[in-house]
Amino acid sequence: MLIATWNVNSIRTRLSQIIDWINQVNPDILCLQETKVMDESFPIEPFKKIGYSVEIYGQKSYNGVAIISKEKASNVKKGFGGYANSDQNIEIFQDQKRLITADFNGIKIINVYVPNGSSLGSTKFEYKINWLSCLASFLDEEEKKGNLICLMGDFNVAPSSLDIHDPNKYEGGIMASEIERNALNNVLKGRLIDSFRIFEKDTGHWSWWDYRNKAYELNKGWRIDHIYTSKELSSKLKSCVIDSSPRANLQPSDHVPVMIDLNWNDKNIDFFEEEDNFFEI
DNA sequence: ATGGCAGAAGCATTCTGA
Repeated sequence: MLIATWNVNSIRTRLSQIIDWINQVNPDILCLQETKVMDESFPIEPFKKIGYSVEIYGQKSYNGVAIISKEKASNVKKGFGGYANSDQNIEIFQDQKRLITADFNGIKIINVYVPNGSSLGSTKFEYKINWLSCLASFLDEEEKKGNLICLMGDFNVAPSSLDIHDPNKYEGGIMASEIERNALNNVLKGRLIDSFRIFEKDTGHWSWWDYRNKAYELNKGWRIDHIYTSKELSSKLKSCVIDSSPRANLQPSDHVPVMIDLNWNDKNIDFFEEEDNFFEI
């Protein structure tokens, strides 16, 4: 089972590239971020034509997330809803469309576009930290329900200095500060594992290159797009790869897809459902 | 400190991203 995430930086500008990539890779589930379009203008038909179902949560110009999948999603939810931290003002998180979740074959897919945060100490930075705090509360609720979780998207955080092309220059700054990493770790709480790091321990693997300063040509990238799986799912991982090839396209997104291959199918589900308890297997 | 590039809105230029 192939599950991927890709910040496409405008679904409309990137449409043909995304369709090409799907045809080439054949993922079961593709989570998109920064679709940058209102729901009524989202190009659903091209995905239907190649046999995919589409769930969208968008807004004008900014943000926007979507789930493209072979199997139709069930239990689709958009935004934090009632799950957010009670001590947070949920209203300020309703306007920005950054989270969509759905269930597939017993797995809860959580697709997020974490705020960038601009710079340390800014209002946007505070928003980013609060947003991550809400996400932590959201996951606490999901964990209580016993869901198998696959949390993925653009996190706008490099988990360690290995995930930055020039840590000396960028460590401690935006996307690489202790505050952001603590906020991210509070979401993960050790219960969710960075799929990529199960297979690759070294530096030099990037999911985003700035459009400016020839960052891609000079391979000056960051690893800020992640797929986190709950421990039960981690044991079923066959691979996690960053497909950097679309960054070489004409008019590319500044991000590339990250994808896991999971040893998971309907057979697992039947088996689990018969047992009626996932965790005693 | 600023700008470098890209997309959306909308038609000149501003806002946002990371």
